[in-house]
Amino acid sequence: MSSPYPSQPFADWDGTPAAARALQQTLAAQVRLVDDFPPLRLIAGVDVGFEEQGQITRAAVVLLDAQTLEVVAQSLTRIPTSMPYIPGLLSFRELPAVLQALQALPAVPDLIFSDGHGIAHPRRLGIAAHLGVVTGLPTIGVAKKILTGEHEELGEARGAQVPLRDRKTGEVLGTVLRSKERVRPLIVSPGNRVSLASAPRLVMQYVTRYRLPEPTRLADRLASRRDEKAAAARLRR
DNA sequence: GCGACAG
DNA sequence: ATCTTGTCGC
Repeated sequence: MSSPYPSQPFADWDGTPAAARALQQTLAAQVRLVDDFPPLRLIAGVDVGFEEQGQITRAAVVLLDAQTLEVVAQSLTRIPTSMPYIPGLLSFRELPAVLQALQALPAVPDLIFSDGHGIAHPRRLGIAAHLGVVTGLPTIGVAKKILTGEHEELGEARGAQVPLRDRKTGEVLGTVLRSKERVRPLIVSPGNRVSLASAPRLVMQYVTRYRLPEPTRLADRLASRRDEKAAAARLRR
């Protein structure tokens, strides 16, 4: 199969926030909330970090065996940051680097877990949904905080979940999921080609002993240089 | 107008 | 996101 990755994630974008929001509405209409992925063989986790006071965007992708969770490959990309962080426009800041990192992988994943939201977004196009639409691949958003939406109290048990809904319409945007006991819940929402019901189930399928599912947890470590920083701090002491 | 606001 | 040590609790 040919590469599903476009060279750049925003066709005809003039760079303005207003145009970005308009483009999001167009792309959001292309999101498909139905389970449409093959038996999972390879899954990927993507996340982005920054260096040099934010001037360098660093994207990390980890490819895992869906059965053993063994790391099959990793990819890291560093490019100049092109835009500031604006709530609601995260994908425009981070996707360029993410796409480059994905292209560098030796194989195309069957499902991608992305840090950030899928459709649980003001215009239903969080970074996971945006990534899913431009690549055509199945994606799920795994965020640590709510961007939009509200929910009822959540149970304390591992696996407890409650729907995240639009405050005005009641539309279900995702799931507030307690991936582990005594931890703040994760906000899980479909990106593309995954149903609202399956998203949290798939996340729990890859949660081991940490709050975050393995794909996202490992990508997060790479993107934020967890190991390097820990080593540096240790040496200084 | 005011408050909220993924990473 | 990032800047940063130790510390309380499972």
